[in-house]
This record gives sequence, structure tokens and C-alpha cells, in this order.
Amino acid sequence: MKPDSVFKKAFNRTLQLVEAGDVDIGATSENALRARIGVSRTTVRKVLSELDARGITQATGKRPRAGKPILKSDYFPDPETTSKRQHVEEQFMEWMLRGDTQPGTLINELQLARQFGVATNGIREFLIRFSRFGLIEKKQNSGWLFKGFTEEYALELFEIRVMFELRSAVLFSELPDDSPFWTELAELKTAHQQLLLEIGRRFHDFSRLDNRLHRLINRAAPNRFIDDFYEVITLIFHYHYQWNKKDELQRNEAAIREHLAYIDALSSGDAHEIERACLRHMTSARTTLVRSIDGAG
Amino acid sequence: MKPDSVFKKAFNRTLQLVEAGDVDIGATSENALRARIGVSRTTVRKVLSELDARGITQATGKRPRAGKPILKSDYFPDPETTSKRQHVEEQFMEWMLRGDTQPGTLINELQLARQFGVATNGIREFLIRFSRFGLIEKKQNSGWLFKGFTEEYALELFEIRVMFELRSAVLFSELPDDSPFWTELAELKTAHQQLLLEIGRRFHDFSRLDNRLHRLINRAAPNRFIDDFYEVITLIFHYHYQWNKKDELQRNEAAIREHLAYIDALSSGDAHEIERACLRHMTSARTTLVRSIDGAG
DNA sequence: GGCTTGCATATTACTTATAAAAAACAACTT
DNA sequence: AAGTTGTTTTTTATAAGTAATATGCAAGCC
Repeated sequence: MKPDSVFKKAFNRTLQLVEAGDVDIGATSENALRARIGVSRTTVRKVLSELDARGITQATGKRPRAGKPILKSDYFPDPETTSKRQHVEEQFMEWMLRGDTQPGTLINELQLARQFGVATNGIREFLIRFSRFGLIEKKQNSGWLFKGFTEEYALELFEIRVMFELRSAVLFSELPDDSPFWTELAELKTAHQQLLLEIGRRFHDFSRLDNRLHRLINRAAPNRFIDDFYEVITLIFHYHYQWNKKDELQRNEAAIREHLAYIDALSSGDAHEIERACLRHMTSARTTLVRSIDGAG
Repeated sequence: MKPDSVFKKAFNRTLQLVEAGDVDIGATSENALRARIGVSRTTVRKVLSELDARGITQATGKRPRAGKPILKSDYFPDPETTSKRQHVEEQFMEWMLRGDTQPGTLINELQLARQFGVATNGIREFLIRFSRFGLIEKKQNSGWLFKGFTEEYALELFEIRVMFELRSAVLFSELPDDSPFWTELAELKTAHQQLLLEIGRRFHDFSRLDNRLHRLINRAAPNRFIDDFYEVITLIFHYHYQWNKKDELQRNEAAIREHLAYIDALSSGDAHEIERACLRHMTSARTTLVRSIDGAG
């Protein structure tokens, strides 16, 4: 049976939009709402009829009208709004990164399936998807081998990352002066400066800026393989840093300064300067990752 | 139900070994045979009892002894010895590359499953595995989009390939003089020269040499992400060239000469020369691929 | 004619089931 | 004691089945 997490998420999202006054149910067509939420009309209709069933709207005659106010308890709990796939990812990452899973461990589909409460198929699909992260390896007609989230892994990851980043940075700096990317870069610079001022309170926001900057640079001359690789980096960082909070403020503050230097170098168009600034940032990011791996293991 | 293709392949392999006089069933332990064929002992025992059941061996008392001679008809037909997974790959590649499938086509799991005669699960697993080749893309809660085996694809592929190859070539050339890799390189050079002499008859053998050379170069300083990427290249070339035979002899002859120049450059240790030879080979390989895409589409 | 909703159909995201194959265990043989 | 075979248990590779979701088509409305 397929879970109804799509519906539940859509329902929650609709409640949000209504509460925020962003959407007037009575005046919005099914199709407009569909586009807004990003699901099919079938799901939107299910949401509308649920709203009705709960008395949050009243479908007297044609158009629904506001009924009962929306309560916190009307929202579906978060875990019910995410797909099994998402659950598996989260639980696997936790098992791997936090569970002190040793390099060389054999991964057992059946056991993970029981442990995570899903069918083996879901585990297998996840593992296939995950295998491109270079951390696991399939053994023919047998299980999977966990190769370990090791220093070696981090170094290999960064070797590629540096190559890609340097390539993209140079291409970015060669964009014509009237390219809209320069405007975006300027905006990002401001956002960095702003964050630096409020670093004490908002240091968590750095990872979003980090992502935006690197994605922007890669967008100047897109290459699907580089994009894919960047997804690897994003996921690794997402989970790894989520559980390694040590010195986060200082690390992020330093990284912001590196970003600012990098942004200035890009604007300058001086290839040598770009390489220097880029490498400095990459090196410190690598050091941070390697250090946190050592610390964790 | 799980197919018994592993057993059938193991059975055929055993017949081969016995026919070649490589293995004496009577004198070989189950475990030794297992190691030789690369399957579990369970499967080996199944093979042995099938041999017995057919009278190819006679298990009078303890050790089996030779019985009837082995006939061609004793072998299982090839298609029964490959896994469903392999079938799906082959059929999908054919559908995609030869079926004139247009960029933008939506891939329907159910339809492919029916077309290929497998369960949807198998299709889905294949597509997930295949998605890292950058040719298809998942649409959330919906099907997959075929992005097209286009010139743009080939160019993006080669942009990365050139970066990786240059990196590995330089690292290779810096190996110490007594590294065993130099011996391997020398052997490969001889093999190339040999093939050049017999190019008229054996030009198909080039792709194997091509693979060996590039893998050797990458092995000097391994990086799992580069290895993975090379698998993408290998698969693309494997299928694409399988169906594009135009000018194959001339293309391969030219490529062999490029390889020889590349090998010499590597041995010389002259970074500039290496870059030149490497780029020349990469450029001509790219041209070949792009041309055959245009020709096919 | 374009936009709406109602309805029917197709496809996906799962779960459960099963034979094949691998792995683990035990008993036996040199 | 190490290697062999017999037996049992576990795990994988696949198929079949099902509710949720997406998609397509038709009819109605401004």
C-alpha cells in the first residue's frame, strides 16, 4: 500500500497558506492551488474535501467558505508527511554516521529493513541510489560493503571538488560584464556581510549561503556531472555537520570571510587571485571535514 | 521467484572447465570448484548433482567419475544464464540508443516493465542505477525524463573526462622509476604495436586495449569518484560503438597511434608533451562520439 | 475559447510472498 | 587440526498485489 504522505504534506501546506492569508480557498481554483503546492489535482481535491469534512471550510452551494478556525492540532504530525524514502535516508545516515559503524561492515538489506520498518525493496532502492556517494559497494549476489566515512574518503571527495570548483570559478569570472550572474553575486556578497554582523545569533544560516554561492558559481557554465557531484557534497555536509556542532560559530565565521575574499577575487577577474582565494577556502573546508571525521571516529 | 541464472551460468562454466581439461571433477573438492567459479557452495552442489543426474558424471560410491561425454546441447542457452538485471540493461540501452528515442520522452516504468517482460521493481532499480549516467532524471511522484543522448551530453561528458585524464596522466608520469606500473605500460605499448600490425583482422580488439590503458593510468593515483565516472564512459562507449560500426577500422587505427604517442609522452615525463598527447587523443575521441551521435539522430 | 470541475484510467510508491543462492553450522574424514 | 561434505538458516533477486497519486478526457460555465 502506498502511504498518503503526499496528501498529508499538501494538507499541512494548505493550512499554512490559509493561515498566512496567502490563499483564499473560496477564490482559488483547484488548478491554481495545485500549481501552488506542487501536487496533482487529485491530491488537491482530497485536501479540499478533508478541509470540508473537518468543518474548516463549508461547501454550501458552490464555493467553499471559511468555517472553524484552524488549530495547531489540525496539522498532521511531521513524520507522517515524509515519504518512506526520506525516512530510510535519514535513518541510514544516522546508522552510518552516528552509530559508529565501522569500515568493512557488511550491510544486510533484510536487517536494515526490519530495523527501519520498511520493505527490503525500499532499502535496496535507497542503497542503489546511495552507492554513487562512494561510501558503499555492492558485492555480487550478496550484500553491500560499507567502505567507511574515513579521512581517505574526505580527501578523495575534495580532490574532485577542488578541480570542479577551480574550473567553474575561472569560467564564472570570464562572464560578460552585463551577465545577471554578477548581480546575483553582489546580492550574495551583501548577504554574507549581513550575516557576519549578526553571526552570534544566526551562524546556522551559513550553510544555506554556502550552498547558494557554490551553486551560483557552477551555474555559470553548467555541467550535469558537476551538478551531480555537488549533490554528493551537499548531502555529506548536511548530515555530517548536523551532528558535529563543535566550534560551529568560529568555523562559520572564518568561512564567511573566505567567501568574501573569494567573491572579491571573482569580481576582480584576476585568474591568479581567484585560484588563491578558491584554494584557501577549499583547503580550510577540507581541514574542517577531516578534523570532524577524526573526532567522531 | 528468483531465476536460476547463477546456477545455469555456473553449470556452463563447469562444463567448459571439464572439457578444457582444466578441472577433474573426481579430484576437485566442492570448495575448490566454488572458488574457481565464484559462486557459493550451494550452487556448486547443485551443479554437481545436475551433472550426475544427466550422467555426465557417475557418483558410484564416494567420488564422481566421468560418464557420458559432454555435448553442445548440454550447455544452457546463453539468455538463461544472465540475470534479469542484465537483460533490462541491454533492452533499455537498445530502446534508448537504437529505438530513436527522442530527448524529452517520458519514461513509463509500467510500460517498460511490460515491454521487457519484468516486474516494475526491476525497471525502477535499473533506472535508479542508470540515473547517474546523466541521461535521465526523476520527476517527483511521477516518471522519468529522458534528456537525450545528445551532442551536449557528449560535450559535458568529455569536459569531465579531459579533466580527470589530464590529472591522472600527470600523476602517472610522476611515479618513481621502479614502479611496476611502468612495466605494465611497456606491455601495453607492445600490445598496441602488435595490434597495429594485425589491424585489418583484429580492429575490434581495440576497445579492450583502450580500457586497459585508461584504467592503468587511473590506477596510479586512485580516486573512487574518477573510477565511478570511468564506468559511465565505459558503458556509454560499449553500447554506442556496438551499434555504430562506420569507419571502425580507420577510427581504431588512428586511436592506436594516438595511444602510442600518449604512452611515449607519459614515459618521457615531459608535462607539456603529456598534455599535448592526452588532449589530442581526447579531442579525437570526442569528435568521433559527437559525429556518431549526429549520424544516428 | 479558455478555464473550471467531475469522472475514469494509468502510474507510482509501496508491501508481501517465494524460490534461488549464500552463509553458517555441524558432523565426518582423513 | 584442517579440509571435506551434509544440513539448516539467512539473505537476495525477483514477481505479484494494492492504495495513493497523477494524468487524461469529457462536460459545463463564463
